[in-house]
Amino acid sequence: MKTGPDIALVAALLGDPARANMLTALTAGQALTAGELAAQAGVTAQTASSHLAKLEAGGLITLRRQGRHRYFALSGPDVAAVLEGLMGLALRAGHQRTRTGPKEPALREARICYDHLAGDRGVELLDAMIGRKLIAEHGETLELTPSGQHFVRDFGIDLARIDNSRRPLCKSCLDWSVRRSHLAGALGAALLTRFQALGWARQVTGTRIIHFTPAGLKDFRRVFPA
Amino acid sequence: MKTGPDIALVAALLGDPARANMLTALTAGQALTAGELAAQAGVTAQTASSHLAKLEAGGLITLRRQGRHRYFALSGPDVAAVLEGLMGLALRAGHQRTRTGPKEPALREARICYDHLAGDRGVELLDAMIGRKLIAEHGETLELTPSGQHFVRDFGIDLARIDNSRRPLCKSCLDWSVRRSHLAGALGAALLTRFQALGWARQVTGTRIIHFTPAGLKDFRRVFPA
DNA sequence: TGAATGCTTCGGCTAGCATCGAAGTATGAA
DNA sequence: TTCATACTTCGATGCTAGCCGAAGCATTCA
Repeated sequence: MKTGPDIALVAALLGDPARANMLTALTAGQALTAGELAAQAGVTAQTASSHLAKLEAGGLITLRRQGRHRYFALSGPDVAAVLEGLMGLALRAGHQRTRTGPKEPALREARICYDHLAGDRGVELLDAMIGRKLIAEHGETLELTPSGQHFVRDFGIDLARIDNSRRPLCKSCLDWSVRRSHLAGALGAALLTRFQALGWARQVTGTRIIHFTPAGLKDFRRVFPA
Repeated sequence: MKTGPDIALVAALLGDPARANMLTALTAGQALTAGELAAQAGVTAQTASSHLAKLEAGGLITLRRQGRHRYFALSGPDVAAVLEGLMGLALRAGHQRTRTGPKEPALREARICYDHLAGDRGVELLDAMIGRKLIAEHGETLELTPSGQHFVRDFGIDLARIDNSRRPLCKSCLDWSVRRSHLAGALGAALLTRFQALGWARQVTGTRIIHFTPAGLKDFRRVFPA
């Protein structure tokens, strides 16, 4: 009768709380073991195993065996994009997982979104780059200006290496906590990596939180003023 | 424990086949009655009513009463975007609703995607506009060039009216049937409207199919050559 | 070789939910 | 008023899927 991809099959995979928790945990970008994911989802190992098998069969995650561990990761940025989109819809409808209290303000301040910076810091970053005319904004589309290209290179990023990939260089991504755009794409990922290499920030292990050191935050605000 | 929007709640709404069919039908952009949606989903009126109440409570659709009819529509472009994203994931994983046979080639040729043109014609449209340098492509971001602005105005579109809206003018949207980008955003919507006003194409009632008349297709290819 | 760890498979239980028949409400037409 | 249409609510049913205990592989370490 109908043709086209079967949405319901995929959406049903995302529709179970345990699986949604696992996928959300994987949104942090790094691969996690089956045991870690079971803990994140709050279920036993057996249950988690069943869920992970379904997610893999559904093509949403990939498996890499390493010794007696099994590491799982999202199968691509498109999966993360759909997850973020769903967060936006859920937020708009007012579905919070817990009372909206400031339970985890650190997450709202700065977090990793698959592989780039999100939260207050992520929005500030994009705002500052637009303010310094390093990035030009046309509606929702973003473009690295010539002076932006100079800046990125001076900042220690090998622009040629990340630009020739198939991935778009600049992409705007709606931030569900701030409800404004932050910088995604290859450049967004490269910048976050660079921040970590410079010692400005590090990911709090086991969470999506990006913690800026006081000195690092000072440098960040110097380079990317509000 | 966890914070953030509750993905699972929303995803579960999309995870039921009947509801997914309804939402897919609404992706055509126009509001449909409860009865029409029940037929689309292949369930009885009672069942459909229950589903529609859940979708409305979940904030995915909106209701407008008109006489003894109840018209439902997607609550926004963001819902359509998530649906298209899910189609991409489903397609990548190889989940087809039916055997991938050429059951509905018309849908692959040209269909409406919320409010803009998708399918073969949609991809050709964007390719031609890039080829004629009416639109500049920077990675995944799109920009209307100065000559593109002239063209659009000459084509009979009030650019000022659609550009000052909050909606991005040009946006690329991954086409699930062709696996290439087509033109979305305010301009994409305006172009499709114009095609219909010119009599080049019309939407087959009750479907997402956009049917081009022979003469209309000829004009289309003249203005937007491959 | 034996023990411990990490994960999967199997079986049975249970809860939730989609589904439909039947009855009820609201709007419009005769 | 009466009938028809469009839709909702109620109640009952049946199926699916998540869940965990127990047991079974596989890998690593002693």
